[in-house]
Amino acid sequence: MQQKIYDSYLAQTVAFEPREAEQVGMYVCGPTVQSPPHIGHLRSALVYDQMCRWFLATGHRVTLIRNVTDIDDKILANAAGTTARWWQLAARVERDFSECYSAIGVAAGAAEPRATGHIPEIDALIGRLIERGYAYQSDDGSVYFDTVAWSGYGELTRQSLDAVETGAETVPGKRHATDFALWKAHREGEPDDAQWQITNGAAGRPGWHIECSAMATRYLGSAFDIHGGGRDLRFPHHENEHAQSRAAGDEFAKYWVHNGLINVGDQKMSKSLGNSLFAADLLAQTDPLAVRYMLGAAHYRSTLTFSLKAMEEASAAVTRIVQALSRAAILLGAEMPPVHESCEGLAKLVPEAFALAMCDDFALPQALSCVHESVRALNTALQQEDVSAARGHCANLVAMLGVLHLDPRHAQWHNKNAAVASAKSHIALDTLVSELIAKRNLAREQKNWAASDEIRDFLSTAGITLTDTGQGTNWSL
RNA sequence: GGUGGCGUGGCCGAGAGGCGAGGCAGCGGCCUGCAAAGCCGUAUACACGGGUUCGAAUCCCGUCGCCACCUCCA
Repeated sequence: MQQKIYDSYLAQTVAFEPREAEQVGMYVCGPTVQSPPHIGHLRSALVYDQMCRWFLATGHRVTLIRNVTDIDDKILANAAGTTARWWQLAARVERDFSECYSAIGVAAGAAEPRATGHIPEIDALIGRLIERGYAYQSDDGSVYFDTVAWSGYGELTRQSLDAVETGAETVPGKRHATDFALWKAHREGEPDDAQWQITNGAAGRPGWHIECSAMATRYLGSAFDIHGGGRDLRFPHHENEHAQSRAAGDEFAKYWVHNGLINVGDQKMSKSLGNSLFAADLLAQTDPLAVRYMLGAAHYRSTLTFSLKAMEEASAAVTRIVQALSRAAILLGAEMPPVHESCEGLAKLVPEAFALAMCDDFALPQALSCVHESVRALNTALQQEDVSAARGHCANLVAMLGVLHLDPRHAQWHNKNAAVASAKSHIALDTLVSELIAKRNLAREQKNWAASDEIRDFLSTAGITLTDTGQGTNWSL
């Protein structure tokens, strides 16, 4: 089955052929750690997590690099006037990001390199660009990329230099308005510890863009497979990254991938609009598994509109999966397929329609429809107490959930600190509720509906739902 | 203005020339003492106007509307 992927550079869906068979090198633009993560950052990380998981499932080895830009105008600005140093702010925000990523089960990268840790690589890259005539030093010791000298400028986003020039800002020292800073000389008022010395320029700090070129090639080589990031990064960030790396003589990314953004209402969610929904706030009040489902349910390239209704629908879908699995566990007992801890090889266990969907540019909505169909088939088998059919559907379902990392039984979705305490209270609660269920069933046998309904209503008030099945009565919170 | 994208049933959301993905909500039924859960059934859907075709939501032309990027953003 041929994997297909939409390449933003060619603006079309193409066959995905990794440079080395069965190996995928993937660089994803991570955050500039200037303020806490919002749900857009979560979605972005999740999208590439899903891709990596499918690559693993189909027998690839994946090297994912997600960078951290930890030096930048905004970081300095946000730290100024607070008690925190700029690097303290960056470190704190970086931890916030990591916590939120792992809360929704986004796997860590093979490396998560920081810009400040790669000044030598940045220095070397700037040196190569100057040497080749595509970069120049200005009077103050800043270094700019020469967008006129490099004829390929604009090719990633299919824009002419003239068009770009319209919005470009003129800065003293730049030869052309479209040129951009590779290196920013230290200026008065900036923290003394926000500067490094480089070979071909004044003491200063890296401009935005250069760190990604330097780090991508540092970890993945001068040519690698996939470069990902949010659609808003296409220009100028990725255009500039692509230009400087190509100009330096690197082949750089073979495929460019861009994920869609999140709207709140009908408006784009963004820092400047101030309508950001922060990840920590959502995660504090919502099941992280449902958050993962919700953010992953739309196709990765489409705009995802966040709403409470969408969140509720995701929760309903997750609940349906949880219930089907727990009923299956009762019927199948020891034959219940275990949680897949790893994605490796799962493509072989998954229904063909699911695999086709994933191979078709990671068509998650269609893949999820396979999940739902599987849940329904499983429920039917359970109702008919058809063990053999249930086993088959359950195996399919669990394999798909393994790929998507949505198996509710996975330890990821259970708070380990609370688990011990909750195990004890669960036993206590089960003892009490079971006693009431027994009383209710006695009343039901005597057709004393008033008494039995009273018990059910009482439990309902306490947030406990009873479900009568052929095998007896279950309870859930 | 340049570049890219979108407009699908009550809502969300796939599909991209020929049996109406899937979800949520609704309606009818099965099951149930009743409910819940589950199952089954259930939709004159593809912005508008032309055209191509045996056949168009899907291709072509035009119109209208919406959005993103071009300034910091995932």
